[in-house]
Amino acid sequence: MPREDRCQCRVIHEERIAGARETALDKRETGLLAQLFKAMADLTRLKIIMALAQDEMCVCDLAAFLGVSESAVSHQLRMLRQLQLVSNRREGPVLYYRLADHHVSKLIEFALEHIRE
Amino acid sequence: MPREDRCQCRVIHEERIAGARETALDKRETGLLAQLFKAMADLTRLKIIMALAQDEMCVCDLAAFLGVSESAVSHQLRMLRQLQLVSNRREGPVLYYRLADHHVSKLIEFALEHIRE
DNA sequence: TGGATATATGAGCATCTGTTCAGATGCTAA
DNA sequence: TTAGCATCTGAACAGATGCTCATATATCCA
Repeated sequence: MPREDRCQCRVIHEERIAGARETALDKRETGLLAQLFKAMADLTRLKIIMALAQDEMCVCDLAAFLGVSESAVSHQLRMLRQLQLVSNRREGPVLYYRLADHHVSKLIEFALEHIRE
Repeated sequence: MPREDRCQCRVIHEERIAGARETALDKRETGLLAQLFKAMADLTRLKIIMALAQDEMCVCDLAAFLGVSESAVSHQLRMLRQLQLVSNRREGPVLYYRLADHHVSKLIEFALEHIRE
């Protein structure tokens, strides 16, 4: 990539840019990271995850707890399912959702410590 | 909140909803959490944070490293500054940005472990 | 099988978000 | 003070996102 494609400024610290490039994660992992954070960046999804960290819940329970429509919950659960953050178990017509992995709730706890400083 | 305002379904586990309500964080903390995750949910910002975790960098360096305009970088840095995730130091006309707190990069490392499983 | 319940899904829509562009600000040196 | 560079900022626009509504699917039971 020729210099003029990158930046017109005079003050560039080439070595820092090179350093950043070296330590940077590959595109795939960076994308996955962003996806994971995006999953928790929405209030509805964040609350779903935190609720499921306590106990499994059905769509209806979650909708009641969050005060949103079941359709909205279902749409968000779909995204969380696709990211394999939650899984479900069927009992008759009812689907019970739970966290697929408690790594995520640890991540939230960790972030919470940052907020509380 | 009367029952009919919440959910029309017959199958509700009142005690789970109550349990979720009890353990739920207050509105302010939940909002801050979502904001923090949102800050890391965008590829540009995530890369900025990861780059600054290595070394401080000026806007120009970051723009060159990321391959985006300086204006775009500046806008994103503004958001990260408002969330107090980054701070800067002036040296003449150049502003050097760095992480305000390495908690954030630890958070990324932690999330990375989840991704690598 | 038919009807009721729980959930899923797709389309449509309003809002949010990230970028670009133009212009403003701040610092330095001549 | 003026010119030049680095950065910031606001407006505008395109694309992403989350919700709603209508409909589809799945399970159970009469």
